[in-house]
Amino acid sequence: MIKEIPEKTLRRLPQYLSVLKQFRSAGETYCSAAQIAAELSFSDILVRKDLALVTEDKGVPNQGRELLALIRSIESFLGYNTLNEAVLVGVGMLGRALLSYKGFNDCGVDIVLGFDIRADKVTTINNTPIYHTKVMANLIKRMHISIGIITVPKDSAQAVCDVLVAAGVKAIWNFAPIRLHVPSDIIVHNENMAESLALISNKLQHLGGNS
Amino acid sequence: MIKEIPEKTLRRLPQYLSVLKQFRSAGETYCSAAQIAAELSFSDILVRKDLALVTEDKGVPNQGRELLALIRSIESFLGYNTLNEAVLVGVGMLGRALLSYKGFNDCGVDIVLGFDIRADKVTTINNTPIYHTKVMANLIKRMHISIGIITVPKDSAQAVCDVLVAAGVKAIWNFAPIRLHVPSDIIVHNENMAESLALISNKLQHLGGNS
DNA sequence: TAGATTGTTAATCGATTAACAATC
DNA sequence: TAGATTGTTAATCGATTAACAATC
Repeated sequence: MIKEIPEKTLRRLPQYLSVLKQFRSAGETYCSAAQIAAELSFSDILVRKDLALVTEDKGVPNQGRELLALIRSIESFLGYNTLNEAVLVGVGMLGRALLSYKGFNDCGVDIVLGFDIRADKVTTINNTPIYHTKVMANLIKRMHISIGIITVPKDSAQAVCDVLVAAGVKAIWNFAPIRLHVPSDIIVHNENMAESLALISNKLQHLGGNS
Repeated sequence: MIKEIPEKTLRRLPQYLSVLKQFRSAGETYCSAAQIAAELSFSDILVRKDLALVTEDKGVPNQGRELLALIRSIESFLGYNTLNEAVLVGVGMLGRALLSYKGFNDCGVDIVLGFDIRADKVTTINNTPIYHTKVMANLIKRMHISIGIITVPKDSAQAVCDVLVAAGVKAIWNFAPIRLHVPSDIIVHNENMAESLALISNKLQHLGGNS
C-alpha cells in the first residue's frame, strides 16, 4: 500500500526533480537539503521532511544524499516509472501543442491515440494516429487506456468526458474551461487558465497599489 | 491599499465565479453560500469566509447574496476590470493555441503582440500581429506592456525572460519547463505540466494500490 | 413567529519552522 | 576532533471547521 502524502508536498516533488537533474548535469553526485532549498527559496527543513516522505533512504550527515538514488526515488514515488497510456480528444491548436510536447514520457504518460470529430481519415500528428471520435469508445475499451485528455471546446467537454468514463478511463485531464461531473472514483485534474490569470492579475494589482 | 489574501482563497475565487455565472445563466438572481459550496464540494463556512474577504457587501440572512453584485465584487477584486496588456513570445503550437484562446479578455488580459524568431514579415494570428523578436525590447518599452507570456523552447526561455524584464515587463507567465531567474520585484507564474502529471500519476498509482 | 441564512468567535486540524541531539 | 549535515520532537503559524448568536 502506498503512503498518503500532502498535496503540497506532491506539488513540490517535480520541482525537486528539476533541481536535482540540473545538479546532476552540472556534474554533482551528492547534494544537501540546504542546496535544494536555496535553489527553490524553500526552508531546508521543509525539503528534508518532504524527502523523508518519499524515500526509505536516509541522508548521510556531512555529505547529504546521493543524487541519482534520490532522483530515482522521487520518480518512482510519483509513478513516473509505470507507464500510463492516454488518449487526447480534440485535435485543435491546443491538442496539437500537447501532442508535440516531448515531456510526457519522462512523467510516465504516453499519448497513444488522438480523436477528433473532424478526422475524416486517419492521419498522424507527431507519430500519434488520429481517429474519428465515433470509434473512440471502442478503441479505449479494447486498449484499456487509463487517462483521457480533453482539449475540445467547452460545449462538448462534458459529452466527451462521459464517453471517456463509460469506456473505462480512470483519470481525466481537462483543458476545457468548465467543471466536469464524474463518478466519485474518477480522478479529474483541471488545467485552469482562469486560476493562473487570477493569481497574476491580483499580484499585478498589488504591485500597482504599492508603487 | 489592497488587502492581502491567502493564495488558497485566491485559487478558489475563479471557481466561485464560474459557479456564479452558471447560476446566473440558469436565471437565478440570489444565491446562498451553501449553494456555491455544494456545487464545488466545499464547506459553506469556507465559502462565507472567502467571500467576506473580497467584498464589503454583507449577505442577507434568509436570502443570501445578490448574484450580479457578487460576481462584480470578485471580478473587481481579482483585477479583471483593469486591463493588462500582454505580449506572447514564441509562436509555435502552444503559442498559437494561446493566441486563439478567447477567455483572456474576461480575465483582464489582452495579448496585443506576438513575437517569434522566425517571423520574417509581419503576419497576424487571430488579429494579433506577430513581429520578429529583434524588435521586441523596443516595442514593449514604448507600449508599456506589463505581462510577458513565454512559449519558447526551454533553451531560449531564460534569454527571452531577461529581455522581457529589461524592457519593463512586471509579470512573466512561463510555459517553458524551466525555472526562470528574475529580480525579486518581478512576478513569475509557471504553468507546470510536470506538476499536473505528478498529481495525476500519483493518484492513479494509489487507485491501483487500493483496487 | 419560524426558518433559513448570515457573520463571528473559538476549536481543530495540518503544514511549516525552530530547536537540538545524533553522526559521519 | 570539528564541522556540516542529518532526522526528530516540540512550537508556531495559518487555514478550515464547529458552535452559536443575530437577523431578515
